[in-house]
Amino acid sequence: MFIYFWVFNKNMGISERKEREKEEQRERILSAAKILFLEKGVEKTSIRNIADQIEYSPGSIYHYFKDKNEIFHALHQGGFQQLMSRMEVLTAVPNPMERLKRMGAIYVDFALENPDMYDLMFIKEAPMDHVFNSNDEQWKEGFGTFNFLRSTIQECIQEGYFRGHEEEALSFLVWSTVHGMVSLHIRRRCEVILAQRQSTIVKDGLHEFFSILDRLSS
Amino acid sequence: MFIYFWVFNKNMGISERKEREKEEQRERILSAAKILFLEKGVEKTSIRNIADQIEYSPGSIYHYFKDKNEIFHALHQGGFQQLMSRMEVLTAVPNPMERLKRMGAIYVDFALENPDMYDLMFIKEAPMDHVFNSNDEQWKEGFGTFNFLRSTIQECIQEGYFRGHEEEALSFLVWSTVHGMVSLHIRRRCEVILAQRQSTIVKDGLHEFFSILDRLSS
DNA sequence: TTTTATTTTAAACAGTGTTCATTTATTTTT
DNA sequence: AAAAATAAATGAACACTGTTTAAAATAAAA
Repeated sequence: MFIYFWVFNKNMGISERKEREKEEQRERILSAAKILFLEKGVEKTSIRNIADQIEYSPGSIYHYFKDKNEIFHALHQGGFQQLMSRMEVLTAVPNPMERLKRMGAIYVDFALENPDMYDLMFIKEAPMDHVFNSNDEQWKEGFGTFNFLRSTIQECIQEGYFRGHEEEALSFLVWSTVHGMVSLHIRRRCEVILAQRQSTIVKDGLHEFFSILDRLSS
Repeated sequence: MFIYFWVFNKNMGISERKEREKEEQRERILSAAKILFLEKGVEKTSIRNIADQIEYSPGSIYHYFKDKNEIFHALHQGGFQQLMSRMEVLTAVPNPMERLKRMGAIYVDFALENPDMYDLMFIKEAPMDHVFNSNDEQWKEGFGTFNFLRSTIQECIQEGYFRGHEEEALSFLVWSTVHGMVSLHIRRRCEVILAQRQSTIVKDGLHEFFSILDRLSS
């Protein structure tokens, strides 16, 4: 009886360590992939590149991830956690219209500070196939940040703003507006057209948006 | 003297035919590439795929185009001509605010009817490298459609709309709004979030946008 | 007809994602 | 401690990619 218990303990200790080591290796692959993905882009980063970076064999990576897309996807999820945590400060802003504006600013800041991660999350086409085939809670729960936007706009409507507007479509419009600005910037569609002010155009556009919101309030 | 003239004529006739045939072959490559690019995407279409489609050798394509990017770019330019020609009807709309709204509708329609071409023009990252290195008049002239938007908004301001707004940043904001909606749709970021109305959400969003414009007018 | 120029081709190069039999290392059982 | 079982890591192989290039085929000119 005593011996069985000891064996049981021993097994558990080892399997726990094993699992920990496996998790560490997974993390090592992920952080190498992140560096390379954000540096050279997803398409131009090969499994061999990632393997080289951590002095590993290409084949071994397939022990930790089903395919290249799964690596992409893991990073994708991390990005949403980052963005969500930035939004947390907004719970302290009681006025919904003020909250809406600050939300836009946080969103734009996140995109401008992490353009490659934003690209990964909202522009690239690769991840979405995976999202549909997997049980990605981040999306299945409905992209928490978007729901937060919706509830904020709902509150705005309740307080008398946006009279006559439909909440869902308006939320989509607001999301589209900020997404449009940052994605045109990230995918370099402003550089030729607005060359002389490409560094400020997104923030300037955002302020035009804010002043439109102010106008709608009064 | 007569002979020289005949020889001259003969040469010209042949070189003209040659040039015509070369142009035809170029066009054949281009239309095969267009079908495949829009069907499977640029990245997943190989030079060999294009060559197979027109019963040609992969290497020969490099006699007509420097590289894969140049094929992409040729199609890219064609897309702008399409969009611009759609915009021509707007010259018959005298009221600038009405023109602005119709412009948005044409832009969105074009994007929804030609999602892959739109993707090529405004979302994909591949072409921009080429735009900077080449003398792409389409962009060097400043993307005619955007200038048309700017002048329309300028007229709106002159007629008293958008008081207190800055023309350039506002134009960027308006462009971003329509681009944001169609690009979120094309890159399938609405499907999970707004599953039950994904077929109408872009048009609904556009109407919300119109009603905001109406509100700003009064 | 011979020379010259052009077009086309297939093979080759260095790279890709992914699979898999084999080797290596570790853990468990005897 | 030795043997068996399990797990992890590997490198070669497969079928693909974009691109280059020497050779072959074709057409034009002399």
